[in-house]
Amino acid sequence: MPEGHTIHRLAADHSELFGGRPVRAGSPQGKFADGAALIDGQVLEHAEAHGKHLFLSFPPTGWVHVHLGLFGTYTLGRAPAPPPTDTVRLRLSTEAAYADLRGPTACALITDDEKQAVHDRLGPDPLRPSDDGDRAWARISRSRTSVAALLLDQKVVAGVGNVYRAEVLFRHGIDPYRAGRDLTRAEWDAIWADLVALMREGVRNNRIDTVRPEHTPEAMGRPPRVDDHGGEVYVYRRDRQPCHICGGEVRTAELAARNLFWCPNCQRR
DNA sequence: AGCGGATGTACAG
DNA sequence: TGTACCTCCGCTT
Repeated sequence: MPEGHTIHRLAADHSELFGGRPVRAGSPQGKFADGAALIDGQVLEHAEAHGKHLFLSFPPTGWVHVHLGLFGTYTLGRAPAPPPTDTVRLRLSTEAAYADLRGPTACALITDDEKQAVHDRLGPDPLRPSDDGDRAWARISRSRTSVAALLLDQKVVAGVGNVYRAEVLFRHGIDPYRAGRDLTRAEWDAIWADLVALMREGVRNNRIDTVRPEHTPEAMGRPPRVDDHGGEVYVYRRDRQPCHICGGEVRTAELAARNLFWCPNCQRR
């Protein structure tokens, strides 16, 4: 389940496994049968990500646009591919590799113009090398909305999800309910730079790790942590557990229908 | 077997 | 603000 780092990793993996090669395409589940038939046998020229959106180019047909949403998953692997199950929306395969897409919010063939329209409604992405945080700051610095809500707004920053939001605010000691316009420029610049570093590491490791070396269980003399989403984090889904730094209780609350996690003692207004 | 959630978004009103 | 949608997994019975 995906934040932006997952999608950038998928783009890189698609390039490696399928780039420049003709691929077979099919939709066992059926909802993308027409699109799959159109790209079947064509060469995947290029794969790229912007925020949580994945784009696969099959010129001259167009782009396959994928958004995993909350439940979507990809399974990529080397041949032999397992028998496709009836929930696979799209399988791409070659003699050597396969990619199965299940449960996406979006999987559609789109034109160049439609792709551009997606880019146009997304904010800067910490994982796109030419993007920077200035456009985001222009909105944040004028907004009465909480910084927690702004970080999840893909028009403000593209690719941040519920885990990176909680963790980056913790790492910078910022109360999630603070208004965007009450952040300082220096605070935002530090947050942006941290997102770039954390999310690049997320692409590399294909998981989210945010705990600094000096706060790991070993360094703090705590028992090793068992973590059900695969990474080391400070506050995400750790409600009612002790904060790794101050020992106070991590809190949770609902904000815009998403669960927010923070340490009221370490994160200040 | 059946439920409630989950790293997300879009649309209705 | 609420609801619908897509799938899987872990918990409860």
